[in-house]
Amino acid sequence: MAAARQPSTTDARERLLEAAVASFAARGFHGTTTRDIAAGAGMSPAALYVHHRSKEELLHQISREGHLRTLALVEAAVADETGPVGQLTRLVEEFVRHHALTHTTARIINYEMAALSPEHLDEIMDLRRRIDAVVRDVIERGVAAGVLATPDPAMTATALLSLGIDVARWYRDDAGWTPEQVAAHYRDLALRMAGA
Amino acid sequence: MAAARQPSTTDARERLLEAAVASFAARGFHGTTTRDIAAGAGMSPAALYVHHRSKEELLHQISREGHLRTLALVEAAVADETGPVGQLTRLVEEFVRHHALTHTTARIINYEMAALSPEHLDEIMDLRRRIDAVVRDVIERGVAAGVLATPDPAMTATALLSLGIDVARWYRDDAGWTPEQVAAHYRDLALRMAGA
DNA sequence: TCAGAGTAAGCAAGCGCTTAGTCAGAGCGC
DNA sequence: GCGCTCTGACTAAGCGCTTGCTTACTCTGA
Repeated sequence: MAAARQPSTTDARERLLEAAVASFAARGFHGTTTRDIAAGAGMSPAALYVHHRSKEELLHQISREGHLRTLALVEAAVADETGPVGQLTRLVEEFVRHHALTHTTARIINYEMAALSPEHLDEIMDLRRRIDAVVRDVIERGVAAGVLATPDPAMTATALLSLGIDVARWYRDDAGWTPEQVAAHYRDLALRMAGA
Repeated sequence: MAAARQPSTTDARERLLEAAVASFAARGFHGTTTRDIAAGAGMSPAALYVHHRSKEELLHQISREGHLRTLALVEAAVADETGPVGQLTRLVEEFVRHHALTHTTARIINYEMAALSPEHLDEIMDLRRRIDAVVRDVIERGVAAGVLATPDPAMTATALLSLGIDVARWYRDDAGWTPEQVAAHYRDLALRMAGA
């Protein structure tokens, strides 16, 4: 209702993006053809270029939006809680649930980075460094305050992020575990790892 | 000296495999051309087909040998130690060191599985299930014996394997941590996670 | 003499992307 | 309301190139 300029146009653009997500996740960026994406959106091969500049630009957009959402998620977890233990608890729980829920997109974001152009990769790497920094900061503050205990906060932060990211690799919707179950278990594992 | 049938032949075959590992790890299976591999081995494009049936067969061989080595590694860790805590300690330490040391190969093994033919994928999935089973068994025996404590041994086993596998994604030779440092830290994290 | 490692040349198919166009609908004078 | 114009979503066809792999051959050493 509000300000939907051209409903059909926006829709086609979005459908192409969704088809790209499905194909990239299933076959990888290089294993996906522009014809796959167009067919997935129910359009001719040329339609892709009406709405997007190139196949790589589709990947960049998926990657950029995904990383921005993850950065917002970890920043919100830190902002909404007080104290490193509460922040770590909330952060890991939401990070893991998010990676289980959006495992299709998360797989592209984390495993197709090498297919980005050098400029786009730079931008994405910067977002990743900011996500890393938030997590490392929580651990370091917790250790400094004596409420967390680990001999190497930087490596523990790497391990915590790693654990969450890898959920995107192995999680299946029909695997028997819900995103909430994995998130709750991983939250407990994280607190043990960080010496809470 | 011993029984090296045709030294130069074996050498060319091996060089092609090594070039395939380097290319697959850097650009992915679909991002790698047979010309990349042949050039990496210092040979003409057609030489690849003197020693290997297809590009996919190269991937299968790399994947198969890698998985067999990992299975042997986890089985040896269990065989060489007595008691679940000792076995878990040894298993995680060697699993993680192995993934850091051979991160190039490990990256292919864990992230290019979708490019395998259905038959080859079946074979690899069977090896992976056997590796999973060894780890899950250690945790379950530990919990049953009261020397480990975790509410969901299967999910904890998944998390432990996941943590080790993901080392292949983020580890760099020039990252400032040696494989031994990562292995030692991850071993301590694993013992905390499993409630030792 | 001949087996087998290696190559130059190239084939059919598939690739990312472009071109030149069709067509439905919004806007506008009358 | 009616015809006309114009815009922009969409496509049929296809271009130039690259792909995995093959063929027909040479060369080397036992």
